[in-house]
Amino acid sequence: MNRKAATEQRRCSLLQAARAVFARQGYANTGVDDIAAQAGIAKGTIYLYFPSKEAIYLAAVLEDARLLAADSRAAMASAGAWQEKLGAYIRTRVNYFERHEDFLRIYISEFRGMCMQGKPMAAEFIHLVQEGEAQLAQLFAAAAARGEIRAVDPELAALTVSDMTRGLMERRLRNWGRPIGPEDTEFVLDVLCRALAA
Amino acid sequence: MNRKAATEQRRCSLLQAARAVFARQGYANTGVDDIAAQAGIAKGTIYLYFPSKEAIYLAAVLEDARLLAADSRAAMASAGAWQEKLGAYIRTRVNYFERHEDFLRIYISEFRGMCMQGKPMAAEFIHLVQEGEAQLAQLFAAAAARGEIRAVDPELAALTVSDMTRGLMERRLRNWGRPIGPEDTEFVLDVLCRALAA
DNA sequence: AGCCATTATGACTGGACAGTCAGTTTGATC
DNA sequence: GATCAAACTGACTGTCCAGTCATAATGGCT
Repeated sequence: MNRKAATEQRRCSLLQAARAVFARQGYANTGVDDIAAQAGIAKGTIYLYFPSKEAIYLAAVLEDARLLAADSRAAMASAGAWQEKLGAYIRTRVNYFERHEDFLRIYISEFRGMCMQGKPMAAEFIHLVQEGEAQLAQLFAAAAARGEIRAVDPELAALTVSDMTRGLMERRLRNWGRPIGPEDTEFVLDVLCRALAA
Repeated sequence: MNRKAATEQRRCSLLQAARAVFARQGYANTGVDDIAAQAGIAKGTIYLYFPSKEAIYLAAVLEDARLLAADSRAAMASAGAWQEKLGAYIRTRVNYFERHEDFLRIYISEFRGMCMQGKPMAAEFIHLVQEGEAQLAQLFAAAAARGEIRAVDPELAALTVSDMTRGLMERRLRNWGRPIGPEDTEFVLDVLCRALAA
């Protein structure tokens, strides 16, 4: 009885389609009909899987946000020195977004902003972001305690890393001016290592 | 004959009202009626001053974006050493946004994202952003040429500064966790100075 | 006071779109 | 191949809202 599995599969490809359309057109300019068309099904069918347009959006973003958080966490855990852990964090994120451009578009250009509007929308999403920042803060606190980096406020350092990483992502979307490449990532890492060195 | 001036004044307060509403509710959730109510006039009147909702939005953002760019430019011009110029850039921007919270909300949580969607919308806006980044790049190029900072790609450094500054703004909006204060700004400056030092 | 131009009003229209539901198809099971 | 539930369909409904326009108020001028 792979009924459950088949249903789950359909749900997934529906989310994939939704991501593609939301990334291309944005939330407000996307009709549920558009998602249906992209997924090759009728509008009514969508409502068998999700109760509302907003729920689709949230599910589409959250699925990737969870995977991204898991990836980062794993990469950091399997790295050694603080520089390597930091590098793992940033490179993993850059890499994840390279492999999931639709998610990148939604995440950077709309979703974060929507979370900042009053909307409760995404308690889990906020939690995932904070979790990532907390891991970084812990990394810095530990390294500082061991004297491997100078004494900085670990939270401030974590927020700064988070900002710089997000900046890397944004550059990838606005392709105003120069194309971006691995040297962008390495520059950020270099800046951080120099600024934090004991 | 202060006819022109009076009209301009009305246009301005209309934009002010629009900013307040857009900041509170976002573009999509704001009706032209809402703007009219906030401004204390009827909907039809709005169309005497602007041809469309989108035009209001654009004008509201652009007005502030121009002032911000002018402020930054002036502050950098009147500072001396590269550290001071950099500090002037960042502090001026933080300060401007502190004094124009509605603009901050719109800018950070929606407008940038909308520019990244395909929309032509805001050629001038993009130009203003690039201009700010170009000034930073020029600052770093000059300082590097004088041997005051180490040799870095000036554009990469400028983009990084831009990202970190924007990060400072974002933190002000998402008041998840700690409140933010001047120490956030000073930390960013400290990181940059250490990372760029010759 | 009477006149006209400028400015303002808000009921109205047309289109878009989220969500519904009565009916159709599918495919598993006997 | 008959039966039935689960999956699917798309025309339809009600709501919302940007933009219009016929009408009204304002205020400067003679």
